[in-house]
Amino acid sequence: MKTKKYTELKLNYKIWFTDQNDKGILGDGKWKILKAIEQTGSLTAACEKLQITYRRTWNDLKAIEKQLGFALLEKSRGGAEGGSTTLTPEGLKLIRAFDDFHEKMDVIMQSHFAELKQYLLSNGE
Amino acid sequence: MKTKKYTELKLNYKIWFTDQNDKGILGDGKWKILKAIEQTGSLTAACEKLQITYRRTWNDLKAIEKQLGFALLEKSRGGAEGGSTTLTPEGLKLIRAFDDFHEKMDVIMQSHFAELKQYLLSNGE
DNA sequence: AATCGATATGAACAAAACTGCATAACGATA
DNA sequence: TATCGTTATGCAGTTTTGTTCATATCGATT
Repeated sequence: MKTKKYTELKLNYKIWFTDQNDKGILGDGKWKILKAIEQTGSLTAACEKLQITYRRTWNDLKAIEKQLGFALLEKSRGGAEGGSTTLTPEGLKLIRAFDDFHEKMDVIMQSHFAELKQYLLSNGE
Repeated sequence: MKTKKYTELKLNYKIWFTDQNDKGILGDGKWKILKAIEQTGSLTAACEKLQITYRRTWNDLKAIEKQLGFALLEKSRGGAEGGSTTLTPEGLKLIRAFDDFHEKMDVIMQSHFAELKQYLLSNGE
């Protein structure tokens, strides 16, 4: 019956920044991309790592910087390596902030979720 | 410059339940629909209130109950009023739980967000 | 049994999101 | 200056998501 179903429930959450008009600026998806770029030093490599298309990623990144109004990425083309993409100090700072936020949220979310589950599984009001 | 942009940032978040395979069950959108149904006592009225199509809403609701395996809604057809939709006790309980969760999250989120903004606006590491 | 307004459902259509592919541009290095 | 792998970008096609509309079904009330 129902109690069985509730025990199988998983909680998910997503956070993102918008401007005052609710236009999306930076969210979990782009955050992951930025992290992958930091780790790999390359847009192409980051896409492979995340299993998403280069095309989409490129569009997303272009959108972020347009919204924010300043660069998060330092791109270079040419050379034996073909080119590279790295984070600017601002970009680094931003993903650090997101990292911290997520860490805190993960803990809090899960503890509250445990409470919520208890409540749902209980019989009383 | 950048600091200006950051001060305009708004934090948004969304929570939702999935099964163990990450298949969506209930999220903010459906939660809002359920609340509107509770308030209006009618699916049609709830859709008008939320400015969403009846068709879509109907599909969404069908999906929830299929996933959960038990009814959240008590529907009736016919009569002078044409029919009505109300929440079952389980449905009521579920949206109460969501309400509580959101209330707690709102507070916590915003306070952490204030910290994050401070950090982003600061000059140091 | 005739009426009425809401639920129920299919199907065609439209819009948005995403993918896949082709191809250009770049420039450090050999 | 020829090469190489990466960034950059357009475009056609597909998939997903949501809308619109038509139409059936229901049944308490009159």
